[in-house]
Amino acid sequence: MSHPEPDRALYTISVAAQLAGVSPRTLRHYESHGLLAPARTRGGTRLYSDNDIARLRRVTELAEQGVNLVGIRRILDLQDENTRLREDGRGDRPDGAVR
DNA sequence: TTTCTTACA
DNA sequence: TGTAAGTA
Repeated sequence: MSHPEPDRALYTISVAAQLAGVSPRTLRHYESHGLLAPARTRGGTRLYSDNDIARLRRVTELAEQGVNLVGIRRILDLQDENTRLREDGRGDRPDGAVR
């Protein structure tokens, strides 16, 4: 009962592109630079999850702010690592100590 | 028709 | 980033 969530929606590249306001070409470009890693069908078609869409939104937002792809990748990796650490369950450090 | 990769401008 | 070729 950890997650009552129904099936997570998946989108094709054209739908994901519309949701993010960019072209499929741009999505493939982002992926080639390690900014995105959508799942694939057996035939190779990309399947974007809600998480991918959320990540994609962070990408477009940073891009609008003038951050280049290398910078965006680093920021996203750091954000995700930070989120991962928080969700690690050991986030209760009484005195705020780290490690 | 859509998507995929590769590639050119 | 847009477009094209040749596939699947």
